[in-house]
Amino acid sequence: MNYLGNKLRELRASKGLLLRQVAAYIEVDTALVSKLERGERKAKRGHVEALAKIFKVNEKELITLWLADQVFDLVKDEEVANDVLKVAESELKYVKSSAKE
Amino acid sequence: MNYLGNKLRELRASKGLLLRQVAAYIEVDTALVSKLERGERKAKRGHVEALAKIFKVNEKELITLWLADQVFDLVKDEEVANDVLKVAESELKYVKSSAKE
DNA sequence: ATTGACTTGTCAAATTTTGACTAAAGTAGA
DNA sequence: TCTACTTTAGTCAAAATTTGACAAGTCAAT
Repeated sequence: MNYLGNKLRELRASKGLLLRQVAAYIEVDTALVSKLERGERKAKRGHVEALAKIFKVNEKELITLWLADQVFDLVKDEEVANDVLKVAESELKYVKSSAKE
Repeated sequence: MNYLGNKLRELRASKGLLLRQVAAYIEVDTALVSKLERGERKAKRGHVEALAKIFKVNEKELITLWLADQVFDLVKDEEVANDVLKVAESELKYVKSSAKE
């Protein structure tokens, strides 16, 4: 339920960096980075992008996790959660079949 | 991209109701109902519930569309949109396999 | 006890959402 | 056309949510 945060913490560990170093790099408070990693706060897109840079990973990969966590939050307590994803998928297919708009 | 709104308009038409009548029932301004139907404003859960009642349809059905539209909005402009849904699905599976939390 | 890494709590500021209100635009009948 | 009525568009203040710094706290190692 916090795929992005887990990933960020993994990455940071693998580089042997401290919260404070990551925080300095993305120009936020150390406490905020801690919260992002633990999913207590939602990152902004800009944060995710900066983090992808510092960790030298594909930005899309992190953005995907970032969005997935948000989608998850939206439906996690719903019994219709799976149906929701199905319908959303069909909406996506619909627009991508380039029915304009 | 506005499955709920379209559905609401269909339902209203099928019952031969005016915006003003629906609005009175759910106790909001007529203009708001118009906007909900056209997806210009996001309904609140309570609105969706009330609308399910007035139209005598399964509440879950409308809630599903309501949530799906929100998920769609979140990912519609993302190239990773489909991946996002996949990951979200896996997050869902993970929690439902009752790994606690 | 001190130091350093991380976490937690708080809060004001900033941003976003909300929905009524008003006015405009569209529609149909006389 | 005139008129009555439905629907849509624009505006805006109030309400709700988000944001992130700051300060204080915990914890581990020394």
